[in-house]
Amino acid sequence: MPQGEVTSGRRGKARSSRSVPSLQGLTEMAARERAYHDLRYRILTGRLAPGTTLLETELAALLALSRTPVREAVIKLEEEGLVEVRPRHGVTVKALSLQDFANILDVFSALEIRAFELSAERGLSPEQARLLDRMVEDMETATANGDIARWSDLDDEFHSEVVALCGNQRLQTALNAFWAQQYRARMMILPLRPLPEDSNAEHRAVLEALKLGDRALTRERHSAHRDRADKQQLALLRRSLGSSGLA
Amino acid sequence: MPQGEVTSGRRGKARSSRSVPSLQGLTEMAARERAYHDLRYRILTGRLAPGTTLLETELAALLALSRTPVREAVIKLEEEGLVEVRPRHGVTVKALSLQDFANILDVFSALEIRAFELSAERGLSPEQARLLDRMVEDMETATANGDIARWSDLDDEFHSEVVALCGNQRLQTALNAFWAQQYRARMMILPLRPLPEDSNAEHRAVLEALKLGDRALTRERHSAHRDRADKQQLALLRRSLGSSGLA
DNA sequence: TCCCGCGCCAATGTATACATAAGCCGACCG
DNA sequence: CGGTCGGCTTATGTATACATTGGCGCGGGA
Repeated sequence: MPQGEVTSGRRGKARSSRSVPSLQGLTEMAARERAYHDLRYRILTGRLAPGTTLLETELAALLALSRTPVREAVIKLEEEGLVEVRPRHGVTVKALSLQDFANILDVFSALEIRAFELSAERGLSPEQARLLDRMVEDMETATANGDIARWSDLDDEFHSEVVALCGNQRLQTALNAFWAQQYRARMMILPLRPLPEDSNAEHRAVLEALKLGDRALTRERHSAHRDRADKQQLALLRRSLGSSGLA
Repeated sequence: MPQGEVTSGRRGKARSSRSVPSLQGLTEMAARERAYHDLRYRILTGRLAPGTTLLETELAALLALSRTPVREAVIKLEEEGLVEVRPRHGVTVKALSLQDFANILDVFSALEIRAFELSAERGLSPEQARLLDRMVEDMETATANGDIARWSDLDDEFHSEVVALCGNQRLQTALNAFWAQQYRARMMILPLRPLPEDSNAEHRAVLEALKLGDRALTRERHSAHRDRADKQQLALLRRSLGSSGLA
């Protein structure tokens, strides 16, 4: 659970709340934070492959820290479900089975749908509506250009932006934790994805419902979107690996 | 996030997964676990009132431990949203505003509804159906006897039992975390609750849908149940305290 | 050759020591 | 008299030291 960037500004903008990329200020960070972000980054990007097992000592050496902050970081990662700690055997990067991934998507979708509902209920300001409109357009452009990676980023941003409007900080926090877990698998199947024509249409429909402030309609449409998208992702994953753990 | 009791048996029975009461084996437990459970217990039961602030040193003294395991426990409690750590000011038991409570219920309900859906999809075995039937009957008996406390316990068990059938461990874990948070407020308003005639009828309806294995129907009915129950709880809370933090 | 049991080693869990830096109070200056 | 600057105190964050316990391998016996 990554807490808010620096100090106050909880509710505020916090544009790109989902944080994998780049680890900008990796240095000059508190040791525990550094360990947490660094390890999380390595896991999400696959630099620490699932199944990898390291001793606390090794992790500490790897990060040039003592065991104390590393342990604390590991506790957080364990709560997030990214690693498993087996008392005499070190910490292992969890491998996600297809079943695990399905479970994660289930939780993630349930939460995200609720977040969308709440956002609909609160209503969009004109600027928010415009911003989201632009995002949908950008996604369509990316699709037209066949730029799936860019589309995927925008998709993330779109969902994340709507979630940010829901006004429930706890919901956002929970979503972030589960988002991290699905991210790994998402990246795996990226190149396999077909052009997301369906998603684009669904996004438009959902955004329409959001603009109307119609909670029930938003739920219905976003629910449909997630169901289809989740099923598609699972199918791709199943294809891309037998059904074993994934790298 | 309390991990599974001892070792394996993840999927298994795990009857009363929700654990506040009694702290049976408080002694002879690992220090970190002890600290975690002990503090959690004190917070949930109100022995550590919201707003209470203690230094790490004081907590350590309180539990007769060194700071290390206490810190680790505190990290977990912070992730769970039960305490707040302000670097030079100690750890504070979070006070729940009405808004916080509403947020918690929102997340909790979203997750629980999904869990019920999944359970419906998987279907109930005859024994499971019978067990749940008996629980509903017991609740009705408790209502008839005006024993609200017992009813509340059974209600918890009923929900928890259905959730346990959903087959998604991550979902269960997330639910447990949020369950802890709503528990505090639940206990506060217990004496104010009217006899839960509505809930009993709704339970029957939901159970009926579960037995049919009808996912959509289950979602609809349980969703209705949660909406009404949540609104009622919020109303009671609002009545019972202005709108400030709660003890 | 296979199985059982003992003993060593090392990884973790806990305690403690130490450095850092933030808050607070007092004093001094305007 | 009020405000601000500076130093002290102390809570935290990190490192390290220490004890425990469980795993694993080796040896002996069947």
